[in-house]
Amino acid sequence: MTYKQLQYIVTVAEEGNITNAAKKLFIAQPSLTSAIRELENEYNITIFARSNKGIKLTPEGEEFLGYARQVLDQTQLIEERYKGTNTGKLKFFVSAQHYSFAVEAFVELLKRSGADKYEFHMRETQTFNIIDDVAHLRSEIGILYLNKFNQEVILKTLKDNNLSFNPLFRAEPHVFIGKNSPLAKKRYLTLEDLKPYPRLSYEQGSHNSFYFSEEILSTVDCDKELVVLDRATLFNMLIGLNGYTICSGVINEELNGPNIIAKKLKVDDYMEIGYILPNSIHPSHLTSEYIDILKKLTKE
Amino acid sequence: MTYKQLQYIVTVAEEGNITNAAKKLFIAQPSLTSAIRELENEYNITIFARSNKGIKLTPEGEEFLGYARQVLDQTQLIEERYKGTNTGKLKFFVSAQHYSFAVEAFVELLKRSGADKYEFHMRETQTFNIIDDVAHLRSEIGILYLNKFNQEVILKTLKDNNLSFNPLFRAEPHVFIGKNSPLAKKRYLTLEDLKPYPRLSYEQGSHNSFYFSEEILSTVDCDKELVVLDRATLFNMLIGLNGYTICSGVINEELNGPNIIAKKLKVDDYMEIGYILPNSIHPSHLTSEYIDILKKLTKE
DNA sequence: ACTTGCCATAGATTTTATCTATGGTCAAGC
DNA sequence: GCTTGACCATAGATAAAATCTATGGCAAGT
Repeated sequence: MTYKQLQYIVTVAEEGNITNAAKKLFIAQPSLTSAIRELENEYNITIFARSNKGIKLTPEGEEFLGYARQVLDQTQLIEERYKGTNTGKLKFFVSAQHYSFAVEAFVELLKRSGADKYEFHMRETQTFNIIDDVAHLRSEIGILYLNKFNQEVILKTLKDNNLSFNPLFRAEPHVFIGKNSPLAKKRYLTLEDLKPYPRLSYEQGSHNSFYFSEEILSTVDCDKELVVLDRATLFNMLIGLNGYTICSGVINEELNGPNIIAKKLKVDDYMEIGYILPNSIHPSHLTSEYIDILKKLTKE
Repeated sequence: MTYKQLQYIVTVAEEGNITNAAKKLFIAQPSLTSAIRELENEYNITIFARSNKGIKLTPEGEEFLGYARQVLDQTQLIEERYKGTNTGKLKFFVSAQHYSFAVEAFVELLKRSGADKYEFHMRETQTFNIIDDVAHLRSEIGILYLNKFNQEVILKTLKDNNLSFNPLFRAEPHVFIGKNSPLAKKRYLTLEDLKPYPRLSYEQGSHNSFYFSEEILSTVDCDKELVVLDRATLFNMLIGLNGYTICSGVINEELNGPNIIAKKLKVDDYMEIGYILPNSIHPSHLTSEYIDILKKLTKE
């Protein structure tokens, strides 16, 4: 079995026709025929039922194709990861919850790299996708938090996916509010204080378990709920609607603007923010440097 | 990039030496040298640092090897799954919780297949491993239950792993007890009845979240707890120690023996027992037949 | 200095992949 | 019922690759 053979059968299955698939693959039709035949002989299976009207997947072939696609997905990751270096293009991918320090570190990494050709992705996304991205090597590192409520579920999910959690820092729960909010005068806030105001939180897609919420205390009842996907939108609503959001309180004025302020929240909980890595893969140079920057930024 | 190249570098990394690796791979040393060189050139990376004392993985190489191992794991699955059919060996793998009906169906499948060369695996294992086995295609099907307590977590885990849950039947919670147990006289049992007796449950390995427990109500307090891995051991203890275990009540006298009886448990809960399959793969003929047998057996 | 254990290079050789040309089959259209 | 067109299969030639043998160079140990 070769990588090429797998690509070939996937293409043929898509086209439903060897002749066209051969054109698409820029090879001659007999080459494709024999490549498929060889694979079928190797495993003694019939992937395609041939007729003069084209080909059709056999049930056996359908099953085989499932395996083939899995292998190709993995293989394509290598191609994507390393083809770039051919052209000198530097690549780096992070998936993170919406933390300004993660963005800040990302920007500094990019500056430090000094590369003139690069492809960097900052994926501020839903908690589950972070785990999934890192597990499937679409991102080399992920950033998320644990607390006593979600810890068990998240750690289990990480373990299932052969990922490790490495703590960066422990944050006291804070509340982000607009600087003109009536709450802005208080030194600290309680859940009681927040009750009359709209609560903002990040949408978690179809993985809507509250274990995967980006905010702690998401199970506490609340009358006014606003759910968004975008950090800027969230900040707009904080200001415009006197809303609030519960978070780690790691705030950077340059990034968040002067209109957002953080207040301590009096509550018996914590957020353990850290990064996740795949156990199976030695972190790349860029990843290590990103971790260093994260540590530097979060020490402050 | 070819799979051969990946195998080569993994072997070389293991041996730490091109000459020996070449022997192990039954190729000449220069062939191996050039295969590695070619891979390195393709992606413009240096996987091994050469010296006259042998080779050493570079950090870059360590990272690459992580990707390579992931791909090879996947390809080996194909080899394992299909090499067998070459020799006419029939293969089938199930992972399941400890249900006698799953074993019964397995035995019937084997009989029906009529194969004289086969390799069948019945993996009665921990809940997490079932999910993991099916997700990584080590088993083609898994069997487990949902209830209102674990449902959210299990379904999420399944979704994360691109698996589907297909219900077989809904079981009333039952209690398995020895036929000589003092509880055997009652028509049905309550949690109160069970209190004085030892509760038996299956060990769930390091994934000790109670969401993954094989028994419902595992969070209910209990003074006497016995944890085992083996079904026969569990049954021995039911009889010898007047213990009990909460389960689906699907009992087969032939398999469990005449010394174990099931009693209805009065409690507001249910067990939805079903099978899980990978979404990406069309079930094999044997898998479909196994599902048919499961359905037949559980209809009764 | 000589041997030993490595890896690298060169050129020959075998194996594999792919090509062109052609044949066979079925069904639609005249 | 013959022709045509859209397929896939086969054969033999050719180009590309993988692998081989033989040999060279380099550093460490004796």
